[in-house]
Amino acid sequence: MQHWLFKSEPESFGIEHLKKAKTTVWDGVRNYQARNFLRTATVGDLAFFYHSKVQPPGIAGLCEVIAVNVTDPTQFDPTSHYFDSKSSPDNPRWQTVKVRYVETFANYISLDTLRDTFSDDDLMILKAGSRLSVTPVSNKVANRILKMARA
DNA sequence: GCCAACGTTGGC
DNA sequence: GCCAACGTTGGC
Repeated sequence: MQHWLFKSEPESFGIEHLKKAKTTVWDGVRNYQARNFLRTATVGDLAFFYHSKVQPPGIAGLCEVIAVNVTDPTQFDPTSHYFDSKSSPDNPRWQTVKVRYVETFANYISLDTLRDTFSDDDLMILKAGSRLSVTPVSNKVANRILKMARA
């Protein structure tokens, strides 16, 4: 089992949306490095749900991977913002995972708090200019985050 | 809304 | 395979 950090803009899809929907296909990832991380995810992995483009940005909750190697359906939908004309059903470019809602944290963990607690070696998103929407989180760091979130 | 840091595209 | 131009991300 391994931990991840998934970014999303709550204006389009936040932890509250996931809570209501219960499960979702994590669609719209169109970055190869992020996709390659998603390809290595396994069922039972836990992902921190990070809210970006809000004030303050930070980790809002937790979800669990319940299916892997899911073909992102939006790549074939011409009406979707995530449509990819160069991808074909024979040879899909974009795989992702399906997740289920686990919890909304009692303590929202802001980016400032993450910076105070961890180094940029601990957490990839703390690296200057990091834009990856899917990043791995070590078990050690994940356990500390969980403690802070539930304290 | 700005803009730095990235990633991608496509002409050559 | 280089790299300029362009697009996007996301904190501020």
